[in-house]
Amino acid sequence: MEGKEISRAVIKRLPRYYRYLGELLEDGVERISSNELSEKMQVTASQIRQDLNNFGGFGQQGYGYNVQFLYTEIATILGLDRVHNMIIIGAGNLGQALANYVQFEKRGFKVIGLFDVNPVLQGVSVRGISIKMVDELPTFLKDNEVHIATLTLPKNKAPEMAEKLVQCGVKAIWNFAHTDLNLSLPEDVIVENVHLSESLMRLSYNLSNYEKEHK
Amino acid sequence: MEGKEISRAVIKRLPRYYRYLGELLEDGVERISSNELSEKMQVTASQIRQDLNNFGGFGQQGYGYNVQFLYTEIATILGLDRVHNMIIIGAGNLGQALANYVQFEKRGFKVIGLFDVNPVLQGVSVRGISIKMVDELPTFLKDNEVHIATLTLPKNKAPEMAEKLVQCGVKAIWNFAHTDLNLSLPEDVIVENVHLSESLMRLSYNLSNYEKEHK
DNA sequence: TAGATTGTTAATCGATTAACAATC
DNA sequence: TAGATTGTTAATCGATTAACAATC
Repeated sequence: MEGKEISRAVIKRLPRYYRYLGELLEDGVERISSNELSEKMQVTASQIRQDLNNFGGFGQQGYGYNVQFLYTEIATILGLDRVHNMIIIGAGNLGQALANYVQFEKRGFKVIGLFDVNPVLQGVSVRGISIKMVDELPTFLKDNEVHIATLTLPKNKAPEMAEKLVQCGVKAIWNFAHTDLNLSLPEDVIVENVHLSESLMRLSYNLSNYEKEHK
Repeated sequence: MEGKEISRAVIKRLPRYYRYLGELLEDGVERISSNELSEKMQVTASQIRQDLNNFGGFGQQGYGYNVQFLYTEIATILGLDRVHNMIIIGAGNLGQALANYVQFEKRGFKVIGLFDVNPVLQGVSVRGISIKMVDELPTFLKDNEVHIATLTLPKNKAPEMAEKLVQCGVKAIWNFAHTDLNLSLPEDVIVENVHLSESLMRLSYNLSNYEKEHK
């Protein structure tokens, strides 16, 4: 049941297309050519056409792309056409920040649970969800359909927690801990690692490099 | 004063090497071959050697790499051998989460200011730093050397703020707003965009795709 | 010295860009 | 129909991997 296997580079760009199309939609733009879009996004028109054609012929010769149509199509490709139930494990600053982020819910990512080990946090409510203790997790996972587990906990606790979650049937993990969970979990578990400190180090590299090059 | 221009792909991998070397160091490992490291990190040994050789010959034939030495060298390359003064603009959940993140300070990223427009937050203290109002920014930037400005504010306010910061001499921006600031700013301003929602969408894509392939 | 492993060159692979025929 | 712009094939470019001589 395999498709042609879309390259990672293409998938990485998809959400960006989606964002720009959303903005165009807000601005009431009805259609756009790969050329116009390429100027806005600072990528080549060729790349846009190639990327989109991995998924189908969404455009029309002599016309371009219908913004609304393309927007909806990409949403479907990205799986944004349905609700993803999400839990967050680690209700510290970052966990709460993510739980509070309204925009996610607009895209179909619905936070249905918040967990921590710190008893002080027990029962504390964030956006109407009261923080539960981690030992309630197995029961919770049995009673609720959870599509995505977000890990915002210390690096040393993340691998063990991830394993536990996978044992309870969780199939996708959004990982903010500074460790590569994908290497320790079964291959069929989807892991998206967000390593903020690595992002900051890249910034630091570019900054140092810039300064070096300018005496 | 240009070097050979290191490719973006290499720079992207550098912080990950750094992280693994740090772990090896903690485990008391003294030396490692590209082959051993490649197994740990799940990349090819060839790539490791190629990557490192962009910056110099850090290894020794017949021996491998000295972990401590390589760790320190990469730190220098990444610019982690000095202190970066950082301010955070937008003291909401995410801004506070970043301000509270101790690990950053260990790597030399020192939060020296926290700003917001919301008067309710004025004077509230986060890790010993009291939140200031955004209109105090110009003065603050005159009185303090700020290397990095972190933007954790709504997308619609980010471009204007970024421009203002650049006018006040800020050279590097760590941007969490859902917009590509690099496209609207002078080329020599360093921008590192962190688009969390795009990361989540990639996860969603992989999840949907996985489910599709398994009937 | 023999063995191990790097640094580096050459070969391969994949991704991006260019070009253009197809077609709205 | 003529003009515009896609979809797609072919050419180019860059990044990854393989191979091996240099050397510790």
